[in-house]
Amino acid sequence: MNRKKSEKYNRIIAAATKMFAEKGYYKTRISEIAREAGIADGTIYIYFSHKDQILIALFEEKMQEVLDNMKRQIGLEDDPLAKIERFALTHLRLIEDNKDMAEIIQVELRQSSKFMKNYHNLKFSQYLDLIEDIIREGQKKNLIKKEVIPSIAKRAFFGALDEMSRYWVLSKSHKYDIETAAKQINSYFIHGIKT
Amino acid sequence: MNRKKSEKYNRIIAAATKMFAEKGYYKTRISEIAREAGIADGTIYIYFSHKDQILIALFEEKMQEVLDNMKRQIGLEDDPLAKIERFALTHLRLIEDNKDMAEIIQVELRQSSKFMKNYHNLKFSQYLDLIEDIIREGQKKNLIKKEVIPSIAKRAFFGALDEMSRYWVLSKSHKYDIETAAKQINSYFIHGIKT
Amino acid sequence: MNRKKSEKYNRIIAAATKMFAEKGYYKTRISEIAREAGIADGTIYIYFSHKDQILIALFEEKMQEVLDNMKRQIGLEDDPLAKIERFALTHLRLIEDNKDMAEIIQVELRQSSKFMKNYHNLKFSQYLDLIEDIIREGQKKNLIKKEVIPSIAKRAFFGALDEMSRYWVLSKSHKYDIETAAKQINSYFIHGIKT
Amino acid sequence: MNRKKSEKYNRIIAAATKMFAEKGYYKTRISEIAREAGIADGTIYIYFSHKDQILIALFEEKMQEVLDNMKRQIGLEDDPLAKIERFALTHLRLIEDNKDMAEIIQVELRQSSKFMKNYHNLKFSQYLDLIEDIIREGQKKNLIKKEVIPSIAKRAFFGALDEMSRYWVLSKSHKYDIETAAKQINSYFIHGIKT
DNA sequence: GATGAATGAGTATTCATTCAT
DNA sequence: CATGAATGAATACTCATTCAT
Repeated sequence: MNRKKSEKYNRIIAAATKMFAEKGYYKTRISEIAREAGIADGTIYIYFSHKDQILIALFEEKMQEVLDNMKRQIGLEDDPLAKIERFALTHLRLIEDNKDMAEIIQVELRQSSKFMKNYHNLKFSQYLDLIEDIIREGQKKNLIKKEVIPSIAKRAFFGALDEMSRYWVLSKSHKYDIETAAKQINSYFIHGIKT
Repeated sequence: MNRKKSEKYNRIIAAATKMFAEKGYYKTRISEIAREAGIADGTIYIYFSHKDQILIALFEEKMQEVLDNMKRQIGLEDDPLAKIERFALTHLRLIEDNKDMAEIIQVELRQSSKFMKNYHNLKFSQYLDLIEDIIREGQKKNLIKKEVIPSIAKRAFFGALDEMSRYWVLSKSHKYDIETAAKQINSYFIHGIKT
Repeated sequence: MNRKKSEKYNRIIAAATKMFAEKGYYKTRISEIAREAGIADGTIYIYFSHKDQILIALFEEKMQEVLDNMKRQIGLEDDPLAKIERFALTHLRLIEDNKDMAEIIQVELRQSSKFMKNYHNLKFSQYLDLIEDIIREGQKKNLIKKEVIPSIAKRAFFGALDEMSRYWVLSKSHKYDIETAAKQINSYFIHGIKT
Repeated sequence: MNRKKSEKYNRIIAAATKMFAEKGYYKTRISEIAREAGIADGTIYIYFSHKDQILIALFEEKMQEVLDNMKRQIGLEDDPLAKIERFALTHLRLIEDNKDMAEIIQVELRQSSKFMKNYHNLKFSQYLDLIEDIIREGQKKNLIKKEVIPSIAKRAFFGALDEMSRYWVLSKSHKYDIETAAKQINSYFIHGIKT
């Protein structure tokens, strides 16, 4: 549907992902992204008007991928509780497979509101809303307690996964694997909300 | 209990807390902190060798308070499950009462590792470990399932609260109050882990 | 013989020579050098990593010229005593023709060791050694007394010329000309050391 | 004749002599001089209005001593040529005994004109003039050639000694001693100018 | 489109000097 | 007299952005 983005554009996004993850947005120099992408500094400004536009584009691109992937995965299940389980596993696997991106979302997304006035992260909201929708569906089917407030539950569940991700991204070695972590979190949460 | 830090030192920390929360660490100018504290730029350097030392001191000071307060609150309960409930409520109330500090912890703490080499946030680990200890205690008393892995559970629980906090800090209006949020999260989590 | 340095590089060296001579290294601002060179402040940092690198480059460039020129001049004479005479005249003429450079060498070279750790002025040593070599040659040919210690004589002779130069550089008007001064110094020194 | 300077004043001069010799005027901090003198920063401003006044006072004090000492030494001889010999030996011995002061005179005196507008170093001129006077006296007594121009000769002779001093101050080890150096320089110069 | 040299606004930090105690 | 905490002007250096080639 989107026409294919130019190759240089993608090279810049890839280089920025690597550098931002490594050094953070502020400590990364435009010239470092250019070097990493194998192009001249000035070339970046043909594709992006300002440094912060690279970060925004990067968010949008990655989040779209993540969102599409998650929708596909959830679509494979019928049972809302199974969907929730799959959400957790898919999310954590994604983190494991995309550490750079995960680190940027963990770190830079959180401060982005400080320097990017009026940037609202729509994609991220949509991602969270996938959980909310599943919970509502579960409540309709009487699989999830009526007392559960979906907008709170989505944040609680996502927060649990997200904190787990932070640990994954920041620590070098881990005592347990992704599957175990996903299973544990699912177990707490599903027992906690199901009827 | 702590010997009183110099009045200027405290004024700088207070001014930095306000400014960092408002504009973020990088966007905040030393001169803005000085103006907010009602002192000259140079005076800051009598108390802090570098800009980043203000942020570090701020973390340490605030986390110590938070940690002390939480220990006091938990100490009021005997039952591990009641301790967990109190943890959640205390944490969220703290966030509500200290939005500036909460925002800094949410935002700046996460990126701090990027620009502060070898700064390890010991206090934060200790805070998380309070949860782990409660869970182990609960398991000993047969109140919490043996299958629960404490180091995963602490992150899941804290993550849930933390994501809730983020929402609290960033949004202007909320559909429900802190007590409701705390009750919901406790309900999910405690049902999820208790025997 | 040297490949041509970039034009901007040369403009910076020329501007720095003028400014350092006029105000001294410490009192000269980077922005003044830039203005004098007709470029932006930042441009200087494309060519030099630090302010002191300009001074070092300036020394090296000038001393190389001076050294090459002196070797050429000395080469024109066969007799060691004639070489010494030509050294004096060439040195003083050089000072007269390059007051700015002379002033920098007089003033800044002397303090350079204070702020430029491990900068050793090799070219300057080589320049002094030209005198030492001539004296040794003169001793071999029995034109100069064996008792003369070349390493002392070179300093005595150079020092005499150098003090003369200082007077030339610092005073506005002079009672006698360069040729007279050179002749006088040669006369004292050559009578003093010849057999 | 001078009323005795206050003890603190002398302590400051002594501390400044040490620090300026070690690090140079510009690199020396007022606070370093104060620490070295064992007093508070502010106290320096009771005795000196500005940093550069310390350097000027230091010059004046030291040069007065040097001048008085040299006059006394020269007064011990009757023969102009013997006076010259004694000048050289006295000067070099002084350097050897007062390395800090020697270094300051070598280095800082030379750049002082850059930052001290209208500071004219009268004492230094008087010191040089001692040589000129001896030469004139020698010419009157027919001991020194009439062709010798005293104002050139004084600079040549002083320059030779001064360059020797620089070597003494800057080098750690020396191949020959002060007496040898003085004897050599005297030998060149006296043979060079005597009738 | 692509380049990379040049720009110059922007800022953390220093340190001589002051002055209330 | 002596202090030393406070001041704030001053400046080297950085780096996002531009634009002539």
